[in-house]
Amino acid sequence: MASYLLSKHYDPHEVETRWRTYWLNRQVFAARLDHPGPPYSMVIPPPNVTGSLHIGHALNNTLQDILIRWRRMQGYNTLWLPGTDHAGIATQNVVERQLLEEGFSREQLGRDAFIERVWQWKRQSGHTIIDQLQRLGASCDWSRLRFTMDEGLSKAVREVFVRLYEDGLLYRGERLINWCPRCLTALSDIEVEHESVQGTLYHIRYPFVHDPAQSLIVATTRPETLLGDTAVAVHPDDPRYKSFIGRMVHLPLTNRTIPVVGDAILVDPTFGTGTVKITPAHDFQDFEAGERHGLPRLPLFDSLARLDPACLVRAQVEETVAKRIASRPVHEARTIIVEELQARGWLVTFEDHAMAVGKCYRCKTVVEPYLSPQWFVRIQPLAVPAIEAVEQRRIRIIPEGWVNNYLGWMREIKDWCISRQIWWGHRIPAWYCRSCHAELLGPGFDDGPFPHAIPAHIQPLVARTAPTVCPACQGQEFVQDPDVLDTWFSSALWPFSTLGWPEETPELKIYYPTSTLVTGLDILFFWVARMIMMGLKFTGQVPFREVYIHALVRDAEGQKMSKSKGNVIDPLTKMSQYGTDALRFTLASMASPGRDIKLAEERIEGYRNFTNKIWNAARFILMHADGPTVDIPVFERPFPDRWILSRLHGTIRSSTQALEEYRFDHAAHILYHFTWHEYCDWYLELIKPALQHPEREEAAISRHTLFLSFEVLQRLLHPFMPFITEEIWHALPHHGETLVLASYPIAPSSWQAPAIEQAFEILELFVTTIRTGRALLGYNPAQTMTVYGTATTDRVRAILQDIRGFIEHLSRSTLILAEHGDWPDGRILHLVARDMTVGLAVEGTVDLRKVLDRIRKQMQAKDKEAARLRSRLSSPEFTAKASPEVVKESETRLALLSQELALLASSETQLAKM
RNA sequence: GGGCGAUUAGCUCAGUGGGAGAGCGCUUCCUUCACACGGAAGAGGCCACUGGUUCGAUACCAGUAUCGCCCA
Repeated sequence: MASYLLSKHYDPHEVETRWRTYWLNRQVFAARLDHPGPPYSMVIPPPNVTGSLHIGHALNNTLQDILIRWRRMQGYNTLWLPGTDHAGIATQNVVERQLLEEGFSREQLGRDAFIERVWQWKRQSGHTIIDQLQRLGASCDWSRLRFTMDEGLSKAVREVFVRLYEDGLLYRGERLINWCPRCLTALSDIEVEHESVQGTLYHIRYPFVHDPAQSLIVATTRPETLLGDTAVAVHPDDPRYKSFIGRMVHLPLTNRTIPVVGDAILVDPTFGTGTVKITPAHDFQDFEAGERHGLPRLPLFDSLARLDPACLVRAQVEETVAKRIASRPVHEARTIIVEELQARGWLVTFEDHAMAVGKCYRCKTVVEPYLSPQWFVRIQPLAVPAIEAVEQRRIRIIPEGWVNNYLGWMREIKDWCISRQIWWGHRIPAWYCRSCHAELLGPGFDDGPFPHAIPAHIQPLVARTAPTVCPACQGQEFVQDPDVLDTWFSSALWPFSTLGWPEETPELKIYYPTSTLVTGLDILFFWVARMIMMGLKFTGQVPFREVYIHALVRDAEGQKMSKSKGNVIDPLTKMSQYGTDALRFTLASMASPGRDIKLAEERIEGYRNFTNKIWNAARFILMHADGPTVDIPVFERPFPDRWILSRLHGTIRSSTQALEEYRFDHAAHILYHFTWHEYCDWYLELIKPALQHPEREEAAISRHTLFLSFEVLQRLLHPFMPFITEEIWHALPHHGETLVLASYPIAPSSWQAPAIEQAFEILELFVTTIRTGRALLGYNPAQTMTVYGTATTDRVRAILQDIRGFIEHLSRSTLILAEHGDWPDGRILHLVARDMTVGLAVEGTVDLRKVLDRIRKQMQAKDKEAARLRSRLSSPEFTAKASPEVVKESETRLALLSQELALLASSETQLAKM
């Protein structure tokens, strides 16, 4: 026990390491299938295997840990399943960069060797974030750690892919997709981030074939794609242009002519010139317009978003132009095209124009709409049940504000492009027969330039394992689809694939559907929505019953944290500086729903001070640990004990209630306030006199309450601050091996004592008034002084009499309770608190102006309020229409105010005489 | 352009149809035997603006302004 008395300051490092090791070695977080309690389960949002803990992870996992520790202590059969995500593009990028430093490309290494390199990397570095989560105190069942590319999970991926295909929910086709020319892969719509930039709107003349003197002026922000135009569109009702529909125009800088079409969807007659070009191979809206009008698609770019010479030939671009732009990147080609247009007089004018560009969410490269064969999930049939599940509240989204966001997106969801032209990931379980397509997939295919795109028309064989015989031609040689699946495809299965699906495991039976999913808003569509769709489709059940969506953590100025801005708050650094518990408590206390967290370092420091306060309360208690304890019924205990137990009762109830409502912020504030401002500021002070005399029975009783209440408090605080509470708990009388498995406090109703709480309020007010008087008179706080006191009611007078000893102790005074008339004559300062009056002897030279100022200010404020109440009460409308309770309350308050005012007035007169 | 949210003390944020709150910061006093990472006492706010509903609005409704987020 002596070690607890050593340090005035809590030192988190040693404590955290010791308990983390203890918990992990004894596997106290492990789920037990035979646990008798009702199940409560969560799956972790798997962080990227390449990742390291950032403040968002810290928040996310702190909140999950609070929930699971709380439920575990409540006796639930808990499982919090951890794991990581293979993060296809991100991980491939990391390893590729390493390779480049060694001087080779992944193509040089070859696919299999490259994948082996990634696995090697994963074995070496993939545990970083897991270690960091453990440092945070995350109480996951680490024996069940999963990785999206584990064999079991990969099997689930193949199973889902095949079943979706068999159900007609997968298709492969040549479509326009978002292409990242740096990652060299397709992206799904939501992997593109839109950014507003200042662009230019060019007005370009397209002369008519039938009369080159006449022309249409087309407005576009992307003049370089003009070479791929296959039509020009006007609004069919636009009187300026509708007569031209069906005519042909000459396409500038090419030897092609293209038709004018009428399209009410594509064309907004009020925008630009009311005439737009249609480039089906380079714009999503144009692609659809092309479908509507049966237009050909003329792609211009290669996979690196450079002008492809072969395409330029196909598009019949004039040779001089083609030469200048061949193999140039898009932005260079744009300048050249504008020059050429200008030189030939086709450019009419140009103007500034705000436009949006799409960027790759991984590498921020500008993405290009790109025509290529890809796999898609036909999403509508999956979205409908996922919409219903939320509408019918089978899945609750908290805060509810996000429900509409979810529903809105789901109702307009588009088919999901799931193929990626990278190597690291789940290879698509589709094969193509070499002998059926000998000319395309012959031996030369494998050595062709990357990416090896298999033409869209070739029929795939989709199967759980590689086929052996082609059903069409009996051929036995196959090419596996070179693409891998979007990482989110496997993440979408996470809640059930991690529990063993497609096997019918006991884990799946017990822990699925999971109880709560805790995640950030940024992956609502990426992940949450897709889990709901896949969960419903493949298990017939929702994957989780509640989704708690937490905020984004920003810096103190409200800026998004980013490495380039240099405003990143590193949780690991903060944990070292202030302690893990302090960081956790900070994050929890700031987690107000639907609101971003602006995190300032001072807040963490403030909660570090809180951990220190708890630490010192423990030191104090342990200093008084020696001596017997006596357990007597609560209602027989001394006033401070009854009061703190009653307050503890309220605190248990309100903080538990807050957790049930996911109000982590409320729960944290309730516990903070109780611990610091009730337990430490008042309770510990109140019992000090009793503890000064350890031999008395009073001390033994209070010692019992002291240990009891502080032990309960550790259990209450444990989900928020697991380390310090475990440490202190072990030093207190307790039952059990670890606080992790102790029971969460339930408030016994016998602790409730409303009358005692009212008496305490009187005590607090009375003591505070004396202290205020001391400060006003400038008395030394250490000096004991004589104080007079009385109240206007018998009830309060009786209470003051009962708690007199406590008042004297807390105010360092000798209290004489007597009627005003019995107070000594002369220099007595009267201070008023509600219906009580405190009298302090004025000694020595005291500046009474300060005191008078204060009293007059008080009178002014109370006068103002009394006037307000009087005018309210004199209004017949108020007394007639307001509820009787409100009227009564106003009357009572006015009466009290009048009383106070009278006391203040007499105090003022009396003071003025001095 | 569409949708959502915010606007309350110097800062960060709770909050409620009827007496304006917390934490941090600030001021003054205090190193008394748990804690100066502390204690005590204070100062500080037309609850963004304009209307409406109501006996009564910081709160409910509408509009305006500013800021932020998501989607197009």
